[in-house]
Amino acid sequence: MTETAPGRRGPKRSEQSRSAILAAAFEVTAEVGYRALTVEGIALRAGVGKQTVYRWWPSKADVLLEALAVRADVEVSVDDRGSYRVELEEFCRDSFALLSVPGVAAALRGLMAEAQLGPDFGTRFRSGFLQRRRAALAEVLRRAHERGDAPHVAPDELVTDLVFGAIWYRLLATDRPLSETDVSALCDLLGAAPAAP
Amino acid sequence: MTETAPGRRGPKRSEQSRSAILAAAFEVTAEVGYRALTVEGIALRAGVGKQTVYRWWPSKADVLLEALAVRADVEVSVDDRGSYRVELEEFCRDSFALLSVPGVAAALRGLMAEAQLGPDFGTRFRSGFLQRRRAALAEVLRRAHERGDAPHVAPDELVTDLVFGAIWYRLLATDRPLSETDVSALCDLLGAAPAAP
Amino acid sequence: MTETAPGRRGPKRSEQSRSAILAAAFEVTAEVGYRALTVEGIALRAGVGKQTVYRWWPSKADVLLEALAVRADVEVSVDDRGSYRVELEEFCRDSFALLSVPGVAAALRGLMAEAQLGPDFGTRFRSGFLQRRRAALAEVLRRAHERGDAPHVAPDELVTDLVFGAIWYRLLATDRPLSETDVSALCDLLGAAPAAP
Amino acid sequence: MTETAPGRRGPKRSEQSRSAILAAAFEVTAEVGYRALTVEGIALRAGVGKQTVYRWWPSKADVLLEALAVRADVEVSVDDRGSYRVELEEFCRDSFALLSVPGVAAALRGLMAEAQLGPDFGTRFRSGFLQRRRAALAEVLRRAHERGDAPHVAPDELVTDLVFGAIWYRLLATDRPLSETDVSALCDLLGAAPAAP
DNA sequence: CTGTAAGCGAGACGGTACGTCGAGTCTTTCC
DNA sequence: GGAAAGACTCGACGTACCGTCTCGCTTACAG
Repeated sequence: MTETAPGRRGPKRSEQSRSAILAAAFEVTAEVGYRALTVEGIALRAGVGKQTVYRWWPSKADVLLEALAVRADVEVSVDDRGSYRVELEEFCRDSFALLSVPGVAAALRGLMAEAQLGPDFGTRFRSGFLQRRRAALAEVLRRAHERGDAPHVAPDELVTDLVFGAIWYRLLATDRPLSETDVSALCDLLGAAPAAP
Repeated sequence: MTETAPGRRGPKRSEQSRSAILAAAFEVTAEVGYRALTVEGIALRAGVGKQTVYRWWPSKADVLLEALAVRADVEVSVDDRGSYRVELEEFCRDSFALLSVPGVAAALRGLMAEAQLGPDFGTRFRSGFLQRRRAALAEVLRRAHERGDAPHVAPDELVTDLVFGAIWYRLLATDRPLSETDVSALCDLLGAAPAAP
Repeated sequence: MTETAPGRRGPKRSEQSRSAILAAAFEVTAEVGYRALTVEGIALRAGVGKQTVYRWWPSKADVLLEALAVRADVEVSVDDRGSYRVELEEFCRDSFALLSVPGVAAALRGLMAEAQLGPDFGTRFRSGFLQRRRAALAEVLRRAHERGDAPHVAPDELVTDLVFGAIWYRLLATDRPLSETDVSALCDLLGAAPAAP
Repeated sequence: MTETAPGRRGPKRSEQSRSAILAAAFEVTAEVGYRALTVEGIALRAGVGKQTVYRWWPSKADVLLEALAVRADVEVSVDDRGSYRVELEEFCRDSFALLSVPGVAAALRGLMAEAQLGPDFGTRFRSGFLQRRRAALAEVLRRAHERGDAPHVAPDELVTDLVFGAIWYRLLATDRPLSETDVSALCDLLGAAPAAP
């Protein structure tokens, strides 16, 4: 998170502490859930002073957010695949795969909860995580428009909301994760012709 | 929530306390947010002992959930309007209107957050709130199938996920509420022909 | 310390907690010294929540001050013995005996230190402890004047300062406690004729 | 305090840092009291690294002790004045004057408090400060014995305890400083005939 | 019409975690 | 190698709520 200024005196930030903290945060969340995640617990598990956590992150949620970025490659592929349908499906499957990584779903549910409770973290979560993923999907849509194979079933904004809405709603409000079948049906609906006729 | 058993000794449950507690919970949430809602705060504002809250509700979230049902008519109209398109749009607009009631959005965001944190409340929230609303939309879809005017753009289950997903995602992850235009575009997408040709 | 208001609803202050806290405070001080006395340590040793300590006492020093009053009978005898010399010597010996009770010297040194550091506690210590003891000696002097056997070697104020000064200075600034011989010499100096000619 | 070993490599101890640290320690104590005196605060105010303080002094109390010696001339005059009475009174008045220097009383109260809390500093304070002052008074008494004008009201040891006891007790336990009148009465009591017959 | 079993207000209790402060040590860079 | 800057571990601080409990009062049904 916060960076140590480059040309200054004094010791550098300990990379060992940093990664131990991130690992601890992620592991605790995966093992006992976000509710049981405490700054004291993170520090204890990481073998670190509590102050070292507070020095670099404003809250346990920010630690976990960064831990997530380290653990799972949060940036979804947006390589050009030549077709909207293929790219859309790939995007959804990547998101699906991300949620299958052990601990990631628990972490995301905790972070979304925290974002509702703390307005400050909410802003950081939106701009630092949600927005990045929207941008990825927006890139796919932009390319489709260039190519002329966008189906125009709905405004891009709404398509984005529908994709993420489905993913998040399933995660937050149900016990069933989004399945492969669901992904296909969703892609069908969003107007793309099936990839291979 | 819990009912007083009939035919027993002692005074009945105080209706005055009950409604004061519900009102207090809703007001505090509306004014300072769910994070600042505490059982002690509810009791204080309601002029009630803390135990009286715990006697009837297992947690502050359950109080708020009930308060919500009292404040806003949570049950959405599913009257037969003769057309899938009309009923779907009405359902979406009703949901939209509900979220516009001051305090309701804050309460729902808090409850969804709590549902992520506490597995027990999560179950109650899903079955006592989310499921009811899914059932309402399922009824609309059922009637459409009977009538034969369901568009079959996607499995009913997925349609439901998409509708609620869009509503919740907008609520939880963005600052923009779902607009009238969005509702129309959503209904268009979900395959219904425009109401009046 | 603080008293529970007499005619009020709700549970009474737990006498068990109170005495466990006082005992714990005194014991910890006696065993490891005032510096190592912490509110957390008191609470832990007393098997009590930290808040319960803070509810009734403003600081660890106030706990210890009260513990002292419980442990050692802090009020010195000022019974009429018929002679200034006898009463003065008795007063000094009582003070001397008090300091010999295990733990009392350590506690008093800690409290005097705290009184220097915290102005608020300083005031409480002076009025709640030091002043009481000055009053006892003042009573002895008053009686001597009535009787006419006060030696008038110095103003009463100064005599009091000298007696307590000697006691405290020995306690705080040296390792040697005030001995029996010292007490006798002090009484001789302060002008009283020896008790038994 | 600690001296830089002679004939070694590297820069010498910075005299500028040393005096800045001593000045900072004394000023902070005078302004906000000993409790608020911290090593970090001293270093900050002196524009110095924290380690530079720890390199040369074992604790903030030791810094202040040295600062005191620099600020106020702690060594009390024990010049031969030809008479016990004169010298005793001079000694008391010098001590009295010392305590009137702004900040000195606060510093002494803090140091005496610290001496109670930390056994190590206690030893240094006793031998490095209290004992020096006792020695000064002992010199006065020794000369009086040589001269033959010592009043023998009490053993020298006790006389010393009484003088310092009165001074310290007034400082630590009351709000009234020792007055000129008190000094006179004390000297009268300690048996010396008035200076000029 | 009386006893007794709730409901209720108040709030003390044992806990857990919070976020902050300072202690004393260690590390890096500059001079 | 001294000194600035400051990151580090550690331990205690005093606070906020948690959920449970105990008190003394007030109902209102049951015998």
